[in-house]
Amino acid sequence: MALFSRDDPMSKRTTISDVAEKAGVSTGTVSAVLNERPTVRDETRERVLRAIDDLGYQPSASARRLGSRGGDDPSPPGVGIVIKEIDNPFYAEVVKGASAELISWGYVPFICTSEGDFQREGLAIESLRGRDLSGVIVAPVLDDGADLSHLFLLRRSGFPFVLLETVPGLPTNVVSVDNVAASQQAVSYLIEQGHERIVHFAGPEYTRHSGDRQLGFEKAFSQSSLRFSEDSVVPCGSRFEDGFETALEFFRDASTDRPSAVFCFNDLVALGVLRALSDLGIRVPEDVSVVGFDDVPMASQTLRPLTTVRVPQREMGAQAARIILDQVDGPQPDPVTVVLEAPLEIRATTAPPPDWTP
Amino acid sequence: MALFSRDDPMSKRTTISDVAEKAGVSTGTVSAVLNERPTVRDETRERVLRAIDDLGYQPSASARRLGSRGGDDPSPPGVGIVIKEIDNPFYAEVVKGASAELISWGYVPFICTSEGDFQREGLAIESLRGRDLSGVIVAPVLDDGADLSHLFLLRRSGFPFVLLETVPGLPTNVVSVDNVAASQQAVSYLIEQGHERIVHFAGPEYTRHSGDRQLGFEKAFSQSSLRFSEDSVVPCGSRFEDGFETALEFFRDASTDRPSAVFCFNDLVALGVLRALSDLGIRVPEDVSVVGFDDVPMASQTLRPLTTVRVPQREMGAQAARIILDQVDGPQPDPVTVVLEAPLEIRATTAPPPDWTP
DNA sequence: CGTAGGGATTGAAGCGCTATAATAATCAAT
DNA sequence: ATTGATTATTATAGCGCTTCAATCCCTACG
Repeated sequence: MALFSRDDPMSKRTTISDVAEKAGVSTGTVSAVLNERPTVRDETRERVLRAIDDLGYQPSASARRLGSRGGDDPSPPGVGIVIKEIDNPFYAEVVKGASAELISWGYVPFICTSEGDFQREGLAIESLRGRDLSGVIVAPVLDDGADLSHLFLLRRSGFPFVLLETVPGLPTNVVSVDNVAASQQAVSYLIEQGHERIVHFAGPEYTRHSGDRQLGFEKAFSQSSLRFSEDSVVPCGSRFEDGFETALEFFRDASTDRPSAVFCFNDLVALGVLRALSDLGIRVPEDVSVVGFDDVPMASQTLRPLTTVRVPQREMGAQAARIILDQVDGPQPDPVTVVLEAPLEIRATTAPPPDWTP
Repeated sequence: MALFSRDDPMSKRTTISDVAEKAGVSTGTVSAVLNERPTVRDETRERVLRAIDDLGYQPSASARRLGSRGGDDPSPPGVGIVIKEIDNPFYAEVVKGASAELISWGYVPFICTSEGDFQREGLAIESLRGRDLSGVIVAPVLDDGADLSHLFLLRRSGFPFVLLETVPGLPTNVVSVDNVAASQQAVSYLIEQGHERIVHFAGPEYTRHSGDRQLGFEKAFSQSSLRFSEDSVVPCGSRFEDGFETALEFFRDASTDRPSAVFCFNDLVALGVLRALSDLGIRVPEDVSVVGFDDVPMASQTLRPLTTVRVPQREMGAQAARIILDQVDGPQPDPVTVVLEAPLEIRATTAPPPDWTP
């Protein structure tokens, strides 16, 4: 436990009985004061309050929850949300969607971040579970070599939870979009526009997320007259800086056989690419088209609104929340899988290739 | 409590004794299995695990915490962080700073959002306190007419907490920057550059935050030969869209007596202004200079890096965390106030006014 | 003056777990 | 077999609170 309140370093925690003794009342009365029950005489309440103050008494949250059997909880029920990065607008939107739903049902969302570290993810889940929550929504870290055992453990434990990305071999509740279909649609659009040399700034291949997007990329090619070539896949991190740096390097070198379109596996990368192209004096969409993925708010706020795949982030959060909420009073034995639509949002960063004639 | 697990709707919660009975062992053994104590024979462990599984048993987090007196906690200690908006990059940075510090000491950060609603802020704090945390860091909602009683209550209760903005009349731990001095410095810089007509896209006047920035704005004028006029203050919301819309309207009307510089009370607004000016065909910084406040990461990633006041967001979070941590084993009777430096970061959105000659 | 009625207070029985002394079972070595 | 040394399990006493029947203390009324 964290709080040892008082002066004497060896002292036990100040308890309700200490307060009761000091105030000259019983523990029941102190409890009544604590819970603002109206049956306490003003004079008594005063005395108790003063004792609490003098002793610097802090009621134990755990004891309160444990003691209050069935009745009103000392604090509202909650649901945990574990996201990867606090500064990722994608997760911010998901959290917003989930929060709105949870709040409307009287639940409080508690957010933890894993910062892309599966150990921290495990720790976060454990900490959340240790705090009497009704369930937890997790955007799992699926890095190379990530140890996923805590998720399997969670599944085994029967604790209600929902994943925002499919974990191979783990049958559980998942809310996601059809990444393959969505990216295929986006790339097909580029092909229809007349683009022939298209590169994919791809994310880490080991996550289902970006793996699926790569799959869609290839599928779009196989459905066209174009042939997919391995060197059209450019590995890239997932952040703005990654997109920026990768693009800077890529387009500086590829000045001859420059592609006419870039499909980015997420918006942050696309925004980074946009910035790099601008620095290099390459015009968008006249010289190069850029497509993103996610449709984070910023994508439409930028000077040149980004053509991107609109992932219904809020809706994902809301659905995930609903799945948790459903489990609260009636455990769902079977895993629920929700796959949402992710349509292409055509905006200002795509156009036919420069050499194109209808 | 949230979890009544089983089939019979009237049933009590499944407890450790149910498991013990079913497995034909004592509760102590079940507890040993739960806590992965090595003293359990494999065969016994198996049996207990099966019983847990069959019953869908969920250990009560509160009971575990309460029972484990002094010894190892069933889950790590935590600190709450209440921010206003999850999608605000400023808070994201603060959270990062606080998290890094907390994690390094073995604490887990729990984030709640108030979405600018003081009632939700109160609820969040209450919920956090009800979950055995060591303290809480709060970015308080200081809206017009906001009821701050929960903060005063918190102060009275002696629960460790830190504020990220000064609350009038509440002597407690605060970590912030000198907003007056910082904004004065920024505006003085504009004046030195030769700007004479400068407007302030100001935030809500009732928050200390933006009130102080307004104060600094006025001070910069009074220290120069220029005279401050009321109509140089343009009320504005605090989000990107607010800056965008306000600027769009303002600069469309003010085409004649157009100001040569805009001082925005935060970066998000400044970014919105940048976007609006671009849409209106007004060049930055040739026609109009723009200055922001905060230095959120995006400010330096934009196509034209923003001149802004660098608020040490991470450092603020880290300091706040440290104040909480300090209270854990030795309560600090006196409120601690930390005021950090916020220097002006000159980048690409400021220049002398168009008609300026040295 | 006795007593019914009602509000204020008490005190002990939980809540579901962990910790630990005490006991039982196991096994190697006499 | 008997002993002692381990190792596994049990039983029980808390942890700090809430709850609620029982009690107490008034005042009001017959």
